[in-house]
Amino acid sequence: MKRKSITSRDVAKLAGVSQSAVSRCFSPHAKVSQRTREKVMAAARELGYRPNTIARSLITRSSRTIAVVTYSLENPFYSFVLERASRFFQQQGYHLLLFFAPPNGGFDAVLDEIIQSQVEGVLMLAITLDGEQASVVADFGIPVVIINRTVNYTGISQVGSDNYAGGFWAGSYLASLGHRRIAFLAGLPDSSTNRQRHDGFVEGLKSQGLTCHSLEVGNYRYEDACHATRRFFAAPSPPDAIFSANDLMAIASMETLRHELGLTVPDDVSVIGFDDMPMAAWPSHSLTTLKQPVDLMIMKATELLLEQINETESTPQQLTLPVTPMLRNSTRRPGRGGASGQTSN
Amino acid sequence: MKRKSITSRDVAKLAGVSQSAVSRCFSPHAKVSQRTREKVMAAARELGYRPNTIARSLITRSSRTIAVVTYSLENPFYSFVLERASRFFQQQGYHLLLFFAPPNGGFDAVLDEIIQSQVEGVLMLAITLDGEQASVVADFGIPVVIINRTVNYTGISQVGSDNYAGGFWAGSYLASLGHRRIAFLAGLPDSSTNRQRHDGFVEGLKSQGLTCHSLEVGNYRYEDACHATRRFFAAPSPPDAIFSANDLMAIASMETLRHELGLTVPDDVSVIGFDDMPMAAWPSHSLTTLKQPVDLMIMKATELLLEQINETESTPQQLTLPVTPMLRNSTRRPGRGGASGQTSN
DNA sequence: TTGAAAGCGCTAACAG
DNA sequence: CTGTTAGCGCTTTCAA
Repeated sequence: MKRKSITSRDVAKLAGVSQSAVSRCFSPHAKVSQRTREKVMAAARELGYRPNTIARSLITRSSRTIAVVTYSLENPFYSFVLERASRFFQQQGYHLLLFFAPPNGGFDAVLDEIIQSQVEGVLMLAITLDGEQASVVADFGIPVVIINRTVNYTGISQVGSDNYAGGFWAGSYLASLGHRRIAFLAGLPDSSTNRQRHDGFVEGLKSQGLTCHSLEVGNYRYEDACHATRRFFAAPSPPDAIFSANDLMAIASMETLRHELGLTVPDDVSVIGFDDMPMAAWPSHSLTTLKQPVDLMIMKATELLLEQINETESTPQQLTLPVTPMLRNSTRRPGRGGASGQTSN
Repeated sequence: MKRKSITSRDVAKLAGVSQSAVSRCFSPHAKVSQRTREKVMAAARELGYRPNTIARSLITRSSRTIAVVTYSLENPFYSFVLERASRFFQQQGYHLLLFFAPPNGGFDAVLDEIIQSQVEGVLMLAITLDGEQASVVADFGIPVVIINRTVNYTGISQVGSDNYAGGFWAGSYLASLGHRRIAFLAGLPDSSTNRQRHDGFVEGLKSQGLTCHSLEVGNYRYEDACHATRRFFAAPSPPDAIFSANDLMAIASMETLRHELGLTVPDDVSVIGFDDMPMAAWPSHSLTTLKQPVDLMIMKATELLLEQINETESTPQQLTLPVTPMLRNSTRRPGRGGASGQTSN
């Protein structure tokens, strides 16, 4: 099934013009006479000619390709971001190379592939990289924008939301509701998002004279969060409120609480998530959460990347966008105060 | 931010060898002496040299790239398939070019981009194309595999599941449960999956002496399915069971039924979905559905594509894989029979 | 084993 | 406006 590869030369021969005339006909800013263009187009159609993008890229030194790297699509928040950002770039005439970060290490190899593939920019979704990895790409002169993760390296643009403030709100709000045994359901322990949300949370609790009651790790994943929840409630003193580092885990937690542990949300346990993915608003879940301004994040990230690609010496930026508490029904109504009833499993 | 582009020639100069020697050092099956290899590698490291994939592709005429085309990632079923298939190809050393089908037409342009981008194969997720579109790609000699959609063209490999049988089961099973007003919540009306599931469903009902009570279109989308559900129950004689053409719509329907229309599932209305995406098993939904053998589908599709890429004259295949009913709690228990209680909105 | 030379298919000066 | 000419960075014969 090897295609015979019709080249511009073949078309030129058939049309009775030079090869460069053919090339011009397929370039946007061409200056070709009507007559030649017609002859060329006719010949091209007859032969089924398509310009070879690879050859074009080689000479123009522009691949019009952007790499998108992502950690996983299990979380619908990220498939949403991926789709939106991809459609945007596609509309701008870019191709998208998709890379998944390998589950256990080997990310350096992916970084290498990206560099070799001559992409003009890299969009990273929730990718944690260390300073060295970051500098490898940046030193190569490829613009990089990271969405929803922070790296300690100013050479790379970063778009995120105010995880600390969100965590702070969650902690203080749960305390203000009268909860006293407030737990943290952690995401990937090494991720900046997890750290920042956790730190804010702890400070928020502290502002109300509380400390973090307990912590379990859910790695931002559904199944892991179910297990973490079971662990919380197998303990002698289970929490009466949970702040989860993302929505997916928060929902996992509620599912486990309600349908496996026989507890009621929010009467027995209040739950707060983070992201506000579409599903969080579904009535079954009705999850109180911190809304990340996803549209704005995508807009800023794509804008930033395009800017760095097009403008020489545009400086990388670190953006922290505000989050918004979305009060729904996974948390108690305010004003009732007091201690919560306890139900053991 | 233009990278200065270190070429193999630069490395050669520094290492004091010929340019082709450098090339050989970066080719898998090279025959290079230990001494030259060391010199070259040292020079390469010093300069930060990376072979240019584009130039390599041009000369080897193999891009080691596969295009993945998808309609939307709103449905987690497809983000799951995308992730799994992508990881597989990535592991096999392929790059993935991601394309989204534009919402309203303009798919021909995307097809054109794909052809021009010199990919070695195309994986289409739930993409509906007509015979002409199909033949354009196939005539170009690019292997194509379509997952979860059927096109009337044998030149293209197609991997799907037995939509008709699934529909048939849903129709006859709901009837056997005693339901008499059984409706169809349709996906994209023009899609083969929707047609096949619908046809099977109608036959399944017929086998029990019933006809389709009513039909609304949800376009495989959450919001549309919510509206469709409202329309079902605004009618003078609402259904007492719904077969939804996919899980996402089935869940949308249940959300609307339970939390907006005040109805109970399965007591007032039974609901059956299609796909068995992970979320369908979450206890809140506990959706009875038809499981598509997603792992097998991915395996077969990737296998088929690789085979067609590597083996000249491997013939395209059309695979129909079996679906499995997953009985959960969105349908009544069997054996109760009888008419259902009716609740108006 | 290594280097020289010939392109892959295309764009981009440069003359005409 | 058109054709000629020179490469883009690499792989791959072919001699040495």
